[in-house]
Amino acid sequence: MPMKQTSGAGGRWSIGELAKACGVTVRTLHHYDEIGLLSAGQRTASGHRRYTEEDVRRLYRIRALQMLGLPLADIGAALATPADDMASLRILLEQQLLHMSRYAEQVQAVQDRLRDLLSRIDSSRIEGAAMPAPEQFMSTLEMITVLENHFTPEQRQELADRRAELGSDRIEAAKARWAALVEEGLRHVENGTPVSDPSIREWVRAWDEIGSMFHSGEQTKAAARSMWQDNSAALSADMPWSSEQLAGLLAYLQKARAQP
Amino acid sequence: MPMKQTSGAGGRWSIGELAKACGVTVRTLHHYDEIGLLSAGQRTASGHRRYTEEDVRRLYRIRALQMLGLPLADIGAALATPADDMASLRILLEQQLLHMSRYAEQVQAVQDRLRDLLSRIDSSRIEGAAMPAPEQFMSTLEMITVLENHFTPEQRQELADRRAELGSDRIEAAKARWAALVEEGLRHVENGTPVSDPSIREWVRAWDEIGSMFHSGEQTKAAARSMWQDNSAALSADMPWSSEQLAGLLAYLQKARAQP
DNA sequence: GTAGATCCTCACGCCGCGTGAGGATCAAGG
DNA sequence: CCTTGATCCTCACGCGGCGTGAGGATCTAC
Repeated sequence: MPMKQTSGAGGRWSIGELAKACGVTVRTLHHYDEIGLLSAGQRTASGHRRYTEEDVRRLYRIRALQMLGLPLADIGAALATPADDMASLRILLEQQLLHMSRYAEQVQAVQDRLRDLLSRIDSSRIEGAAMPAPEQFMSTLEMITVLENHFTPEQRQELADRRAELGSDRIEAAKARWAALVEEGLRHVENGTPVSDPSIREWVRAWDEIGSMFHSGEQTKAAARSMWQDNSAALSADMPWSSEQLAGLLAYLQKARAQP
Repeated sequence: MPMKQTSGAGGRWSIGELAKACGVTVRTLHHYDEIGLLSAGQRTASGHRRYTEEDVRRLYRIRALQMLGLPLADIGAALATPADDMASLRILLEQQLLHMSRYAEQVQAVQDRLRDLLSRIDSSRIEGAAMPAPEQFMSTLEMITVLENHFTPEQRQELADRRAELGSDRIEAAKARWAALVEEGLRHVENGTPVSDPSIREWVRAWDEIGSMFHSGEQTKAAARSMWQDNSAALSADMPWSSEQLAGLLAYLQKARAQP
């Protein structure tokens, strides 16, 4: 059985040796070669890659920067700088830190939502529920999308940490207004009020007004937004409306909004 | 100029209407159709898609589950269940929460590293430095990869929060042992000691022994691991060795490890 | 000389769409 | 009825960072 290692004198490395030593795959090194990020300093007569010590050092730097979350293109650019240009590298890392911070907040928000949903599933199971639980849950799912689309179009992750500051009275007031609006909408749906009807125009205006609360002002804006953001699921959980009804309302709402 | 909205009776939707109303692009709906996640319930004679209310509800559910971080394949599977199967959906969401938690910890670890590096760059700039700063920084980069490869091959994200518990005396002890080993290695490099030399075998054994500290035991394992994890950069910052020397050491180390 | 390991170069696949290309179809105004 | 502009259709390539073969050449050790 043949052994794997020789590479006698000169300190040069085959691609497999380098890969095993550095903890990457051969395919990865091929890829780096393809995109021009790291090519072997030399080749044998038959075309096999021979990596020099300089290549090894470059590979180590590449992997380190990759562990910091930088995309390969940026790594190439960073290692192409005169190497004594600390300032540009510092800027790059700062931008990366910013990116990761933003991303971490988004992940945090999704985690919160998931936890919220799970706790709701459990509690509804315990209660036994006057309404079939799956229906209620599906309604909740649908309402999540609606609320996301209509109330928080921009960056809502900025205010994900403000949730505890909200008074429950304001939440109750919003609940009431929301509930009244939805019930009125459902009545229109049941009665088959045509979309062109003036009362619908008024209803849509009221609906948008609630939304507009979150587009004006400065601090109230943030507070109101996070209120809706954080309690949207809680609000929908209290709704006594069936998924069928909601589907009708959704369709209705879309049509009404699309009208001039 | 023609208007955009008609869709007269029946409550059916063209693809553009649905897209605008739900906040997705037409291409996205095409994609959902391609992968069989959401196809329009009907088509016109000429082949244009007509979405029914049932389709709309399905789309809302899809988007909601997507906001929770689920991949489209899982969403398709989840919505294919009898829809009154809350248990399986609960399991799915729990798994998702687990995934996101693990991922969030990884992101957190990368952020810590980035902050650490940035502070080091700033401090070295202020000090003026006896060694050229870029060289030192590049050494640090290279050492990050080495430490990652040799000391924490498995899941180190589990213990990212234990950092403050470590006594500084143990850190100092580790620093001393580490420094001694590296210096000895550098001496071998300078003297050109052949890799096959018995002393090198002994040196590699000692090197691996430090690594093995982190693969045995139970609590010591976690503590020692996080110690190396969190202080690896700090250790390398104190090293008075040049990048050139390190490159040689790295190459040397790789060869010695690859030897039988 | 031969076996088995390692090397080479294509080239497609993943995921969730973006971004055209090139052509058919729709609704409304003249 | 015809035009006009918006909207619709179906391909099909692109992204990032490789994984995973296919099919063949080359290495090393016995």
